[in-house]
Amino acid sequence: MSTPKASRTSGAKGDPSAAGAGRRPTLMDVARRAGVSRATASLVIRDAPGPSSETRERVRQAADELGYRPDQTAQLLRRRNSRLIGVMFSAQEPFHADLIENIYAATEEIGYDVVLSAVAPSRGERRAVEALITSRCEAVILIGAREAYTTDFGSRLPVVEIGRPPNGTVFDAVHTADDEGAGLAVDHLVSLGHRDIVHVDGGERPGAAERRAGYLDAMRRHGLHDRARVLPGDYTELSGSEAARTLLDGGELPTAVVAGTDQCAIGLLIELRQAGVDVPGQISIVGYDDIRSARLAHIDLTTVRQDAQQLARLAVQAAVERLEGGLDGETREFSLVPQLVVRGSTGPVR
Amino acid sequence: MSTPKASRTSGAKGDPSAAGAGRRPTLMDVARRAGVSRATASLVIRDAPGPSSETRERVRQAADELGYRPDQTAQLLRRRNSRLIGVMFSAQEPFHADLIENIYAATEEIGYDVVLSAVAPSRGERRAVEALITSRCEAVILIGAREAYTTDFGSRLPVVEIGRPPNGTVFDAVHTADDEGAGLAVDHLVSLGHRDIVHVDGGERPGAAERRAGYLDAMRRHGLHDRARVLPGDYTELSGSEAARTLLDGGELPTAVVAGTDQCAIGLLIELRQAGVDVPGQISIVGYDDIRSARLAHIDLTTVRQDAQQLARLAVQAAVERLEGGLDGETREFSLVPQLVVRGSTGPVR
DNA sequence: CATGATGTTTAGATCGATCTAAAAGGAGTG
DNA sequence: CACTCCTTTTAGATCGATCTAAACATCATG
Repeated sequence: MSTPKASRTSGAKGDPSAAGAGRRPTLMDVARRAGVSRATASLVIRDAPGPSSETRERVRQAADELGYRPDQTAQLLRRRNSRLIGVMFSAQEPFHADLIENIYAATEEIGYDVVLSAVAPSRGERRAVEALITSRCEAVILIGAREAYTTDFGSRLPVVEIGRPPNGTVFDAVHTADDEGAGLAVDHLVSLGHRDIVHVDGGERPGAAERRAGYLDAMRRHGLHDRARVLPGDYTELSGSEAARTLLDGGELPTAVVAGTDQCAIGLLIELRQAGVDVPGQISIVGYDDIRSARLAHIDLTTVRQDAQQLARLAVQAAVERLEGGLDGETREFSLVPQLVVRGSTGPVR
Repeated sequence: MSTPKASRTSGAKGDPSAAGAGRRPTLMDVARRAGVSRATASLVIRDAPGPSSETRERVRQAADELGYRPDQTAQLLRRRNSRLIGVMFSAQEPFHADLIENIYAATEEIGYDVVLSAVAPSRGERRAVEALITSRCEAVILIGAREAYTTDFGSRLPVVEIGRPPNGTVFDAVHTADDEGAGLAVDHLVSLGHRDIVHVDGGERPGAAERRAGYLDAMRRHGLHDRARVLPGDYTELSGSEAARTLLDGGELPTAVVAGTDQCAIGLLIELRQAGVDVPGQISIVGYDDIRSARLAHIDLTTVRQDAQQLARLAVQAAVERLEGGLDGETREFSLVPQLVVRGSTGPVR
């Protein structure tokens, strides 16, 4: 039933060193304490030129003593630019987490701040994006967007999408050349002697169409067109394990699988091993993304690496350039070259 | 090398329907267009009593025509309360994602908004919390905090921790009775006939000490004190697979393992299966948390469920009550009762 | 007709910062 | 000493909303 049992523990008093009536200290308080004007205090706080080093010292000390923190809301309201970049992402996606970490790093370098807005079952993309707009973001980065966005807000502020090529939208796009990536996976497998290579795709997910096309192209290129086979999926671990069962039930196993994502590959891997299939002895598996857990020793997945750092950096850079150069430029597309990372889940065909 | 190849695509023009000089419309613009004062327009926009229905209509129409959206920053600055709740979390933790989804749902019901701030390798807890404070959150929820926080900001705004019992802090805490949870896991295994039960712990992580103590207590309770064995870990999948190798190298395997988290359990599971060990045939494994992927068919992990929805709901509720009731109350602790979920990773001892 | 009650509207202060333009202080120069 | 020049400091406007308190209009009541 999980009913909460509340128990009371040590009472807390806690009184800020400053005798102030619990009110959060403002710049005015700092200025008063340092014996200067609000304007001077402001200059010191944001390291602007003007104040003498002696004054600087006094103001800094006053700020420290009061535990002063600038009120971002007030700053935002007054400043010409908010220096905020909004990021929409999915809470459950490990690759999004990798990207977010790198976005934090990239924005920090250039003095921008990040506002996160998660997409969840109960919170659609539109909701998530609305929240970003109302919080004064100057630009928005959409990670793994699935819905189609039109100019209704794109014309007002720069939007950069990570993860899918521009599909009729008017925004900048940063993504990996997924067709090429899937091709790399197939090439690798063919070079190991594989000919029965199946692809588990991502349906409508961002980048899935390109990966599928890349797979089919590569199969054709190697004269294996008639052996190409695409199983439906949706990038998740669950869809990987389902694909595995489809394969197991289907009589003869292929000798290799190119999965739509690492998660899907992991689902495949675990399900197959559990059924007693030797990976990579009987079947080789290639993932896509190179998420953190793909690198773990017990998974040790051969995969197509998307460079999260570059993707993040370029997305941030594109957004900022657009902010500084105005919105009039043409939409741009950055397509990164994927890289094959060979680990232990692939091997020569028997 | 992953060098970006930029290619230009269709240019974008985009002009807001309103002919305004690109400036975002303000309440003043709406008021002017409707022929009323700013104050009246404000009342209409936020559905406050006062304006006649005729005026309401006129203002609403003007707002629509201009595409007016209230500026949250300005609202925040002026309003007495921001109705913002800050949430610190770790990007890479799946259970945190579950909590966040539920926090969104819980805050929405009561008209609060959420500000997220992620902890990452390059972004420590302090940084993450700083960001929340400066963005005017009225209260802060810390998910899985590891550092110790003192009164320096706790006395200024309500803080609720999810995931660990109050350890000398003065904040409210919402968590699962982890000692009891670990006990449930041991009880379950003992009832299946197991006696050699190992625990892979979480070191200093939130809740780890309690889970360890609960394990040891339960072992004692069952007269298995001398068989108790704790392997070091850190809640991650990696630490699970390392523990597995320690066990494999150590000669005779125990018949069951209680892992510190589901991720750790999954690491154990995969590593052991890969080494040809039958789970649950030769060894049973119990996880902790009941994250999404624990439920997947190919993992099918027996685990101790933490009720993410309840945790989230109580944390939000505690924060809001504190906001409304002032800060003078005693600190509270909500301890939820954990629940054992039996799935396929445990079975009778051979 | 004054008075009060009620309903609607508004001017002006305010939130906490930044920005602009001007004032104040001091040093150097003829 | 008057003048400019440079550095340092500051008053006051401003961002875009909300809030307070008062003004205004309308109508019923004694």
